[in-house]
Amino acid sequence: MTDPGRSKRRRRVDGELSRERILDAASEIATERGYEGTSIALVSAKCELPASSIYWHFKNKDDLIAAVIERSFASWLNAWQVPDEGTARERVQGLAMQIAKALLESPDFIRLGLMLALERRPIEARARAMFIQARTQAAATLTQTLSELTPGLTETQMRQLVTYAIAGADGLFISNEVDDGAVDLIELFDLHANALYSTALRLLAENAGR
Amino acid sequence: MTDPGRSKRRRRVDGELSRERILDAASEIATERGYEGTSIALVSAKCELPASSIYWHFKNKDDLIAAVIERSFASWLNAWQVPDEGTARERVQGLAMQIAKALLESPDFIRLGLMLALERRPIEARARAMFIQARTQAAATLTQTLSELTPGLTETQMRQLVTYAIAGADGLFISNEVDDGAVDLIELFDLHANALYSTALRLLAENAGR
Amino acid sequence: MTDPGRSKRRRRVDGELSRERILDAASEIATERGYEGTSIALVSAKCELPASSIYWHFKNKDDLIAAVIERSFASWLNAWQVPDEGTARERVQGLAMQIAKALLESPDFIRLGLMLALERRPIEARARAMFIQARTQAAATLTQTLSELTPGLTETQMRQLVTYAIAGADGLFISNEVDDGAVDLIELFDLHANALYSTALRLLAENAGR
Amino acid sequence: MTDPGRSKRRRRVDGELSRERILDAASEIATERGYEGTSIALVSAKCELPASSIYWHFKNKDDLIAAVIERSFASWLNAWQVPDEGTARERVQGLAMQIAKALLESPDFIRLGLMLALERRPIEARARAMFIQARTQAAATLTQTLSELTPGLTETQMRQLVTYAIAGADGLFISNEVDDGAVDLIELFDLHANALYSTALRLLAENAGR
DNA sequence: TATGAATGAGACTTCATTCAT
DNA sequence: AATGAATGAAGTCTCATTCAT
Repeated sequence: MTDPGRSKRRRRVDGELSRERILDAASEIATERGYEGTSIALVSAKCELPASSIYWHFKNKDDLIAAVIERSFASWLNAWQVPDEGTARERVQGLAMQIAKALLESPDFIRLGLMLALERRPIEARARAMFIQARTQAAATLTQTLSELTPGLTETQMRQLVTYAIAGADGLFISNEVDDGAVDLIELFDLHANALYSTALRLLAENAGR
Repeated sequence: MTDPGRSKRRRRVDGELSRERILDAASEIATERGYEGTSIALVSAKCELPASSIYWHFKNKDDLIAAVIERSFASWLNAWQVPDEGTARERVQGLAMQIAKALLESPDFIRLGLMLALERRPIEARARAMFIQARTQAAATLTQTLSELTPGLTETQMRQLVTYAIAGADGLFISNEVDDGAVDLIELFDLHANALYSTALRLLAENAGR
Repeated sequence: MTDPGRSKRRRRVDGELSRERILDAASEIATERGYEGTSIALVSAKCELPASSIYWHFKNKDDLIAAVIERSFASWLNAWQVPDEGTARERVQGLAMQIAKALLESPDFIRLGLMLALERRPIEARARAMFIQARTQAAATLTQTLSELTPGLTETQMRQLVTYAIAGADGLFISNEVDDGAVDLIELFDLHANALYSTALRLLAENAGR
Repeated sequence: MTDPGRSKRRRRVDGELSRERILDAASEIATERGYEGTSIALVSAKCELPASSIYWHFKNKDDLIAAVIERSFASWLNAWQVPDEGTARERVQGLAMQIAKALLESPDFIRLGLMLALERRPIEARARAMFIQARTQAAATLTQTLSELTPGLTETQMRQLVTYAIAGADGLFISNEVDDGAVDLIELFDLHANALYSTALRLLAENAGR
């Protein structure tokens, strides 16, 4: 005889488990094929739940992809912490390293987000918004960190520096995709960290010179 | 009776005009919606030619998108020339400026190419290959220019520097897309040029130090 | 411990309240969209009860729609009484007026019923039967009233007259729907009452003439 | 060997023939099941053309149903002519008879139209508009005829009379549907014609009396 | 007295592509 | 140098209903 108590809990948990299975499947497929390439039928086949069940958990495809991005971003954000030892340059380098590694481990968020960013139609509203929000949050964290490490920059300079930092990360991630992993991301992120730090110093020098 | 010779030439001219109209339409749509979002029906509606006529001009969808990329890349490549005056740093800055402007004027090639690069399906073979080829060509030009301006770098360093240069350009282009044009691309490309030049100097110094 | 008696009664009250909420929602939607357009999901969304709860209260969709018709018909039937003063013509006119007003106040029954009548599928057995029954009852009441006011008609003539009376009412209701309320229903029902009375007189004259 | 001339014409005609086959199938099904019940799959099965072919000929379901109504209305309108012999009353009766017969022979237009009129959502815009337009045209024809046969009515009276004439026709058509053909439509339309004529006389008498 | 979760069937519509002319 | 017509496959999503709890 089955234990009714456990059976009950099992049931209630099943919903979240199904949701997770759907997200896993969608994440995997979206990584390979982008927003349009991620068909509900494909997701359904991969997670072994009928398409209609997917629609029980998510309002529509947009909603599903947004959830994928949300989850991947959360795990990505969790994966890095600002180092608190060493010289300023070393700490910038250390942070870059962590971001690089996190990107390699949770690439869905960026890959999907960049795809959505490059497309311009307003359909995938929620998914796109989710990516923008994630990006804004990352920029805020970065701004705070950099302003501690290189104090003295004007607000405009800071904004430029952060934009450039993120652009470099995006670009390097893409170069890794284009060359199919043949690029040494770790080393290039180090180059990027140094370039950023040098730039910060150059800007500070300019400020002092005026 | 109509003059067959004139009729023939007329026909050929019309044919090329149709081809061009199709490419214009496809380019516009692909820019907005990416590879998957660019349906033949949509292109047909925009260029006002029946779908079957598109198949008269292009073997299939892949072929059409490849042609779009090819055309956009050609016009992009035409838009910049290496400056031959000023200090090395100034010439790097000048080149960056031109690339930035060219990107703003012929963005299809990059946008479409990046979309294809981020997706991983093997279907769009020809379109993808076209983008890779364009990129390789740009890298070659850049390598040659940079090795003239900062001689003394090892081959590996050069490759890294070029990869980083392209990554920065990609990333800045994307940041402009994400923020919907609110970013001052010209200024950021200048920052990028300076960062690149500083990096080159740093690497040269390292070489000398060893 | 809670008082089981009170709890039970409370539960029954809640149950009936839920039932009523479902009927309200279904009624509103069915009025707008007809039988096929009234989906359980739509009703569920409007009454804010899960779809499965609707199935707790009603066997199936057919059963639900039948209940909607039943309720609306009951309230419609309650709204008119045969006038007992004035000349025969005046009393016919008075009755017509009441029917017209009742139709404007409880239109669901007629609207839904007519929709079902115009469709020919055998699926909505119960709902359709409910409408037919309502109509038969209305015809009986009308027959009795008219035979009091204009005695002397044969059974066949009476049946024709009643059919025509109902047809006119249906038709005028529809004309009001088609013209979106721009029609003066009250005045037209008066016209109808007079036409009916004149016809009755004509038929009586014919009977006398034979 | 096939005659190329004939073959060519065959091809071109095939398009219209297919269109006609689709309309026939849709008409038959819509008559039985109404707008929502007319699924593209059902139509496809009945006309033996794939669903996608239906979409080559019609933009969407709304467009298809509108075309069905349009065609049925045209054939209905063609089926009656104002009689030009006999007394005014006889000519009104003759006209009513023709309209009744036409309704029995081309019922799609009314049945479908009434269904759409009773539903209130704005989705089937084109189909609904088509029905309203048909109705307006019928009303215009009727107005002209009646004003010839019973001159002297005010504009308002005329409008009322025509509205009532159409309402009666609608209602009788419906009574025939509800009672599943058990009603003698011809006789009732005669009753209706007489009621209309009597009403016209009554209104003229009122005008004279004032 | 409910309800969260699920599901097979089917809805409308668009897809890339073909082929006879 | 085209194009009208067609088509099988696949797209997203909603349907009425069930069932364990």
